[in-house]
Amino acid sequence: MLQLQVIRQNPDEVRKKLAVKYFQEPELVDEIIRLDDERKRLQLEFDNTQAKVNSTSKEIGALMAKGQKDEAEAHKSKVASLKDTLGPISSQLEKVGKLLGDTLIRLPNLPSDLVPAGRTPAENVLVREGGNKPVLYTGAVPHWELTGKYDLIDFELGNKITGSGFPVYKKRGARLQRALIQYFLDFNTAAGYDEFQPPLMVNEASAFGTGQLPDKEGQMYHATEDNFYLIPTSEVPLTNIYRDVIVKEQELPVRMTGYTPCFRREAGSYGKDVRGLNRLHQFDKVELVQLVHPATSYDVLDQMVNHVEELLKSLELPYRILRLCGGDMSFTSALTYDFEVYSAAQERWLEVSSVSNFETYQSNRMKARFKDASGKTQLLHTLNGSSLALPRILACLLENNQGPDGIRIPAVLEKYYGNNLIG
RNA sequence: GGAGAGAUGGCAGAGUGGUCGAUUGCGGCAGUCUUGAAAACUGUUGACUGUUACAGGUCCGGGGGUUCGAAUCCCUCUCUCUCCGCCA
Repeated sequence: MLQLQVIRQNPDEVRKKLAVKYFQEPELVDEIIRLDDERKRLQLEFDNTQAKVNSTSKEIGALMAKGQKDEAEAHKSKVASLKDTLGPISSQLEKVGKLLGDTLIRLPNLPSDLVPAGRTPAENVLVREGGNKPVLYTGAVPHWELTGKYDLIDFELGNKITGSGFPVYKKRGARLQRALIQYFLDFNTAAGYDEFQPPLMVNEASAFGTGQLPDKEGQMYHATEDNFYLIPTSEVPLTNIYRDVIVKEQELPVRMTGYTPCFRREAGSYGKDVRGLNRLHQFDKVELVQLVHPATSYDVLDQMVNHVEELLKSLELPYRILRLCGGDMSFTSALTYDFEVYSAAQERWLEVSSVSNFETYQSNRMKARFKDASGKTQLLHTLNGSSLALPRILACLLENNQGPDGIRIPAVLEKYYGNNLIG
């Protein structure tokens, strides 16, 4: 959530930036300031009264010790009347405080100055393109046919066991998945990220910390008996490692990577978007998370983009990098780069990674902080990105590398997969 | 799942109704000494809120209650540990 201080200091600037994201309720900014004024007024009144209660109560103790019982009794009734006024103030204070908090979390993160104007994906800005789109041989087919032809993935079997969007990876398909995961993790740890295996279910506080709750309940699977949520991305448990933590400045940057399955309900999806591996309810992803000093976060974002780009290059896939426009960005992000790879058989771009800087939006919710050189406690900046999401990478690898004799495995994967061809 | 014990500042660990936001030790930071370091000694060291600054207020796992006054008493929830049971 946004910092109250920032909103108070420059409400016009905040409204202007919210407009870049096409935020529909700019009047909330004034509402928040009004509520905060009200809160401050009540707090002051409460504090002053409470101070009197405290000092009078102390005097009672002293009077009792001296045996001045009558005066002590007089003080007692004074405290009692003060407390009568305290009750309504504190319940009002609580009400206003809660309303303020609830209103504050309805504001999305402010877009950075680098975010291009625009409302729809068509207005995202192409940063650069790399790799070569292959020319497929005449017998080429989409991945959902290749996975059957080479017995790599069984979608029907997944339907039977669970439901649509839960494929069963088989034999060489399962092995290729494992090879990709291990390659990605090795690539990340070699670049200085520490590997983690976090829980796949999180509690409410964690889901709130990274911004999945409230409002996005519908996107997560919910184990109601224990009130746990299946993670939609390992960003959630990894980032929440630092919830309510104050790190030392010299421990920065915190760099984490982890492989987990991800679970998404994807309510409302249909058509060609969900065909084959294009959109699943359970999929595998290797994630990068960083917590950094605020002064460095945009440099770090560039580093992460370069890192993911190198990974895609090594897989020899045609890719492009987009800077998302205001209207296409997520609620919590300040700046996002999307990576797409080109699926030659489907003749379309598929998103395989999203790299974002959240600035203090998540850390303010989570209270993820550091102590700076002067001993002051400050909020960290959080960033994350996929490196990479497996299904669409797999889809493109299969489609783009298919030939009459089988599917070629990229050189970097050979030592993990153990072969250079699925024939 | 059953029985018992517990939850206090970065860590360890005192504190069973009033001057306790909290003794002490370790750790951290600063200084003295030293060519430098270690040791020793001295000082300092929680978070949030609030103020120009001070003051003030809140926080001893969460929530509620008793009391003029709660870290301390009561209720409740959550979590942890020990023993038993079950189990990959």
